[in-house]
Amino acid sequence: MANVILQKKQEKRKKLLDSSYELFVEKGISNVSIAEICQKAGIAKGTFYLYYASKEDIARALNRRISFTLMQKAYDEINRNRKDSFVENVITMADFIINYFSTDTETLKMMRKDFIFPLTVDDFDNSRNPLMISLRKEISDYAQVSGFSNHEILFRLYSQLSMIAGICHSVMIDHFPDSDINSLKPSLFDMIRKAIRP
Amino acid sequence: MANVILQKKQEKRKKLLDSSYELFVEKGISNVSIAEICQKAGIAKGTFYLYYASKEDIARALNRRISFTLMQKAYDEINRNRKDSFVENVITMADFIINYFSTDTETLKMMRKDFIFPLTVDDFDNSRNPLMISLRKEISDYAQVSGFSNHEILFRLYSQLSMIAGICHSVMIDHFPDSDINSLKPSLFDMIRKAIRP
Amino acid sequence: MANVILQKKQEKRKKLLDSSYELFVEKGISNVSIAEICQKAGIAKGTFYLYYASKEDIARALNRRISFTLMQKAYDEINRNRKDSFVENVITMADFIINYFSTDTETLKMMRKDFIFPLTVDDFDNSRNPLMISLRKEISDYAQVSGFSNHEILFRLYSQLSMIAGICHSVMIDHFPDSDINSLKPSLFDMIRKAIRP
Amino acid sequence: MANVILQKKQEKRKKLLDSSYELFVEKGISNVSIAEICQKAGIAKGTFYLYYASKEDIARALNRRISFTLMQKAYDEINRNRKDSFVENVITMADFIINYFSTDTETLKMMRKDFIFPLTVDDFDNSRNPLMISLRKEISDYAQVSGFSNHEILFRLYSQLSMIAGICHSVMIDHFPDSDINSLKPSLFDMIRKAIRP
DNA sequence: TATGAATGAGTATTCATTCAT
DNA sequence: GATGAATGAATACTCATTCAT
Repeated sequence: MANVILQKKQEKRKKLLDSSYELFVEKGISNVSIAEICQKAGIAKGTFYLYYASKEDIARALNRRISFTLMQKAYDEINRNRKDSFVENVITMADFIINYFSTDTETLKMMRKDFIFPLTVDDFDNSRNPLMISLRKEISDYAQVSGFSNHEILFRLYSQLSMIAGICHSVMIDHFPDSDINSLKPSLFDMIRKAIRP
Repeated sequence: MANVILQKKQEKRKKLLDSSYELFVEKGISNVSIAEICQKAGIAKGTFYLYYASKEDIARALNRRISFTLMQKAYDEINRNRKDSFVENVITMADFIINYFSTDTETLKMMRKDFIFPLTVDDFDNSRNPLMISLRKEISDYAQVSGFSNHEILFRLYSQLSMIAGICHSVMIDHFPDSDINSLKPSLFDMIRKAIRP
Repeated sequence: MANVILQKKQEKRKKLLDSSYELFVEKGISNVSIAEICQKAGIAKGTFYLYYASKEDIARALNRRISFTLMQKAYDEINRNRKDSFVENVITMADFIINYFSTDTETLKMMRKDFIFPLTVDDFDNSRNPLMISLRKEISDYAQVSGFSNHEILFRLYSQLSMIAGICHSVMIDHFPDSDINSLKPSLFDMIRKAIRP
Repeated sequence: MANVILQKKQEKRKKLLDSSYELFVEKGISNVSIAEICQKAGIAKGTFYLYYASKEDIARALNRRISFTLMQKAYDEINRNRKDSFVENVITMADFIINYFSTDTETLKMMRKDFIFPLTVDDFDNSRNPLMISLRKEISDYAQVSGFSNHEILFRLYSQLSMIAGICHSVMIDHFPDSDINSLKPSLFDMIRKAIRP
């Protein structure tokens, strides 16, 4: 049955991603070879190329997966702790992301400042993925309230996420301009609020 | 005379940086070999290692030089066009940086999102470099007006620069969430103004 | 079929050993590059590393092979010329080894003084290799006659082989304390006889 | 004054030998560069070549120094503990050497099996070095008693020293055919006594 | 004598990729 | 689809040696 085969392929894909994640975090992307990834995944070297075209390819896929998963978790946090205000929900998200990176600096180091939005704009507009659907809904609702266009909200949100990723990296890896992200949160959240508030 | 030797060393360092800059931009960092850099610089391969420890090392040094030079130019632009308000001067700087990256996407691509502050905080506080002295002065003056601490101003400024670099990269390289930076400037400047204004 | 593959691997291993032997003897180990070994063996450079980890590694393997082969030949000589006395058979062996090195000083030079026993003691005790089985038998038989323990005989035998290798090197390469090994044989054999005789 | 200059040169020579000794023992000869030796010795790289022609050259000089020093110390031990019998004095020497290598396996490893006689035969016969003079005297005296020629005694002595160095290396480094040199001493001394005794 | 910046030939080693099984 | 032995191009890096000062 085709389904079984597809499932097996998905498993291999996952195994490869899991293995490369561990190795990339442990040794840095450039110090990991495809051979190592395969060995850790328990998959033959030739087989790798049936799933990914190169190390860069799998690194990109991994980056997407991490970014998506993190956004998913941050959104779950919003739902556990929902406020009336869109802006405050964004702060919840920001706080969650910062806390996550605080406890997993290795992942942050690996991703550099490339916390990415896992979809293009067109894909985002049409995605059937539950998280994306929810995000679209949140944005639309806030458009009503704020007077911003959907596109503008997405841009402002993305800008602030970019800033957060950049600052987390600077602070936690390079210790500039401070080495304690917590003491910076008030300023950071102030800037985010002002950026998104109408 | 020791001075002559030191001067020669500086020249070699510069030649290596210039050569690697051209090559990195042209072919991408990972596709450039140290041999190529040396050849272009007219320097023996072994000599490279008297100045830099590895390709990563020179890439970092290059990044610092580019970031510094760009900040220098942006500050020159402020001086050519000085406004009374600190905030508006920051906007001038932001605009300059965005315009620069618009016309030199290749450099942007090479730097990824790593527009960095070329000094640590301590070094910044004590630097005798004219640009750094000027920046400290601007920040101090604005501290008086705004009620922000010097440190807070530096952080807010750096956060916005981070955001700009991140957004320039997203927009100009990945075309997300838009591919026209100019149409995004109003929102961007709005966010920056709000972030830095008291 | 797995057997065919294993056989092919054995052949490659042999080709690499043969090539490195010729080159090491001709030019000295440190003047031979792995590239040369591969070229001579008709094998790709990367393939070398599937068989040996480094030049030192293959040099060690070669040393073992030479030591083993020489012991094998010396034992054949014993069988062609067998005496009743274990001690005299050892002399036959010693004489053969000295004569061999006389005619192949280059190999001696390459091995330095490292004529080695190609197995650990445990491996020797359990080896299914015909030569090792025969040696064990000879030693056991002599243990009966001499009152020495097996282990003591092995040690005395190995000590004398060490001495022979050391002296051959000194005499034939460094010409100390004489340059004519033949004139030294009587003393040498006298020492060996006394060392092994009960 | 010429003497002062000569003395300074001797000091540099000594510093270079000392430094290379430490480095060779610590990292293995092949992993040490001339640059390192110079740095450790506090001497400029170009200066090295005023004293030694190459790494091999200094390694050889070092080997000679170590062998000589060890023989000197072993002879001192004989004098502290002199027996009537030449043979027993040789045993004292052997014991001293073995004990020395037991406590300094690193030096043994570095020297491989190359415990060498620091002079050629002709040099030995004419040397004005106090140790060499003493050794000649001991040998001459034993020639009277034993009926061996001087040359034969030298050869037998050297053979046994070779054997000791070889066995020390095998046992202490390769743990073959045993890993405890002390338990082997009785056999070893028995062989040495028989080899040198008339 | 002594220095140490510069050299560039030389070499080990890695690794993505292929392809016969 | 899956394998993993074989490939060989590509490259970083070392290091003995020189020579102008």
